[in-house]
Amino acid sequence: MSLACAACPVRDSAACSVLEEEEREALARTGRTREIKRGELLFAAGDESTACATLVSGALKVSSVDQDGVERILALIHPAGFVGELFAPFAEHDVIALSDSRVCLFGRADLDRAIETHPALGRALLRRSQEDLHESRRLLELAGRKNAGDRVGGLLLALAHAASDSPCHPAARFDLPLTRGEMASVLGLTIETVSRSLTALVGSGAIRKTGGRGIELLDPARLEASSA
Amino acid sequence: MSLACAACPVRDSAACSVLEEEEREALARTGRTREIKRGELLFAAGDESTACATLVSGALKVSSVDQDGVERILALIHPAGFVGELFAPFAEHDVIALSDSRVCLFGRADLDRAIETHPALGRALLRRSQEDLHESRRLLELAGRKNAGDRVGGLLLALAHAASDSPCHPAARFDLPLTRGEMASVLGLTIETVSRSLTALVGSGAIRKTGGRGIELLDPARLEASSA
DNA sequence: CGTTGGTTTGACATGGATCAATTTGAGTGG
DNA sequence: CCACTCAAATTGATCCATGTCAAACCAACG
Repeated sequence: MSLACAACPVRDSAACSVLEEEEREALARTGRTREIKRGELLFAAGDESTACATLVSGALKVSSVDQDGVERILALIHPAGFVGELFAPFAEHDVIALSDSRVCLFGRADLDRAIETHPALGRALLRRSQEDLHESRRLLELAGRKNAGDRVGGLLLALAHAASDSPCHPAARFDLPLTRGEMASVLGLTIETVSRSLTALVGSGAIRKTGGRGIELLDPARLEASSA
Repeated sequence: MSLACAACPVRDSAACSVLEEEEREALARTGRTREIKRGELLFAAGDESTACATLVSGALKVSSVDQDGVERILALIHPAGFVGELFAPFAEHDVIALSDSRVCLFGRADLDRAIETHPALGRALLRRSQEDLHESRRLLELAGRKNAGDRVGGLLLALAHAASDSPCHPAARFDLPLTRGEMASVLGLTIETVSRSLTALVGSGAIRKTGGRGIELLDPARLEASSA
């Protein structure tokens, strides 16, 4: 399927938004969209890196599997996010869909050419890369907290921010995009500990569970630095 | 002090190495070098971000202090590395010298202008930013390992790689650039646990301590995935 | 020497991992 | 609409690795 930028939900926030209309059209002709089902692999660690992608809708995870077969989630990708190796010859990590997703795929060569001819695109990708770096460091802080409860609280807050339309306020109510196992894998905990921490947070009145995946933040301040 | 690129030890590896001679001279005129003593602060979290820096010699850490006053090291910067916010208005984290260091400082405005006029510089910074991102994710994997011994082993290996001139082989013998406390802060452990893990690694014959800061890798393979 | 900062070692307590069993919820087919 | 199935989530009981507290050690340096 070829690209339909006009109707793209991230046309104003993805890296390609810095391009002029005709430049975008040119790039669009070289790319294509792809649907990915939950759990499906977009890129595999070690694969030759021949393509990059912008996430249009859904959510992705960047993960690796450590020596004893336990998955470790290294990054969460939200719509308008960019994944893929721009320089390294091989993919470093797996990229997998957390939920049914849609991406825009670009060949490395085409993308290189586009960056070459449109410096603004390069700058946009640089900006995004720096944001990814900050995000990664935030995750490092999060996963390094001492109490399991603090980690889970921090993750909830981060997910609430990601789910919010407003960039600076967390959503008061949102659906968890992650299973307990995935939350555990992000935080370096076990499923059981995540579950227990959540029930503790409910018990302390900081959050409430609404329906299956729903979470309501009752006391966001408490989550910031809770010894709950 | 103004810049003396001709004698710069990282003139072929830092981001500015992609510039032509005269372009580099122009950028150099806007920048200046600065000496930083061990423990000194280069940038402080929350400061208005008015400058960026390339590390010429020494080593830096990017760190933050969590709610209970414990420092968390989020990244290690080696010579030719780049630090500073290119886009965010405020610095996110502290940047501190791990050892006596020398940096090249560039004003944000000057750097923006240089990127604007020399797209190759933007691409070089993009490449570096992606490498930093990989580095950060590697750290995330490292700090997420389950056994303290594995984490310490992995860190030793990473430091050995950084200390090596060859890009793909770890140095067989090198000096630790970090105190026990700093290693603990990178790995999310305590000083005592790091110390105990090291003596365990010595006991198992994987490494040897030579002199004060010296480490000799006897069995690098063991460090990769050691249950030591 | 004595002081100081970093390191090592020991004893003990505890938070989270592990193992195991039960409950919940979302399909799926009758 | 109900019964069945399967994956995910919760809860409980136990154990161990690492945190915590405390003391001794060591090398550098005045």
